Amino acid sequence: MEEAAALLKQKGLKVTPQRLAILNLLRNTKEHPTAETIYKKLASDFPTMSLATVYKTLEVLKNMGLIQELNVGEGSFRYDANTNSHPHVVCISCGKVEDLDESLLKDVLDEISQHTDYKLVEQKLYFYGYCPACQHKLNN
Amino acid sequence: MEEAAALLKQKGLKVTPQRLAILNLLRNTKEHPTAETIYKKLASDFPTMSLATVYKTLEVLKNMGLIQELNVGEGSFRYDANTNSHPHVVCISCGKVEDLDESLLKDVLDEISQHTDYKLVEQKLYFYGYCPACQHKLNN
DNA sequence: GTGAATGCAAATCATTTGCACTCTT
DNA sequence: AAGAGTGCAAATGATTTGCATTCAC
Repeated sequence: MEEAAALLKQKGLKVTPQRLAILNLLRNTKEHPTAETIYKKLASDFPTMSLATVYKTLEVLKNMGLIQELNVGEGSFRYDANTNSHPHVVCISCGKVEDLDESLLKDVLDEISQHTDYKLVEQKLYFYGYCPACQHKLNN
Repeated sequence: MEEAAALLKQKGLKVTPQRLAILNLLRNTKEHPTAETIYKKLASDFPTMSLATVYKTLEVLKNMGLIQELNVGEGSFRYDANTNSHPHVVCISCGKVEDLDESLLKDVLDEISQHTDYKLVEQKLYFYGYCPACQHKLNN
């Protein structure tokens, strides 16, 4: 696991405390937070940081390939420091978003490629259902 | 192909000219238009119709299961009168969005189900690449 | 006639932008 | 010192909401 600071430098980006905080937060969570969520989580450590900075930073990190943007069908984007193309599962009861293993993609992609005349370069796969915890709740 | 009017009635909805126009437009296109696009296309026939009505109507039709909402990762939603869960391909050059065959889903779903403890009920699969026309353009 | 649907304008929400100021390099 | 990055406030764009009017039933 490389240092966030090193990653920023490699990309020729200035290493600011805000960027470090945002990148590290994303690298240490599995929650796929939105810009708003990131902003709130960092508010205590960076009381002067503005939401605009969060958005600008996310934009930069995305363009540099350090994070990816998800759109699960809500009104807003979520962010993921795992930049491998991997499927996601969304719990339609509690809203949680989890990763699925990247390896599941290979076969899918092969099959789709054979059935379209598009030259595919990327994909976003979202599955919706009930997470184990919510399945329990609903059965009571 | 059932009549749009009949579909609305079946769902207990009042049959208004605006609803008919919107539903028919969606049922007769493969373009996956946004609310804005729908509004513009109908502007000549319904000069007094407001964008708010388009949004309200889309909301109702979606809730009744007569159309589905797509989110290809743009800033806005697109709508599709094909309510079967089917994958979509997006051309990253011209922005076109096309349907893929529903049958491609079965295997995908089976495989994913085996690898997650979520109880899946739905999915949204978006593939991104270059459509045949754009492949040509780019090769010149 | 009655309640649901429409149309307008105002409101909201996520995201973006402009610009002066402040840091990293 | 120079330019990139930040923070604020204002702008934008998509979508939603409130409410009076109109229309489908």
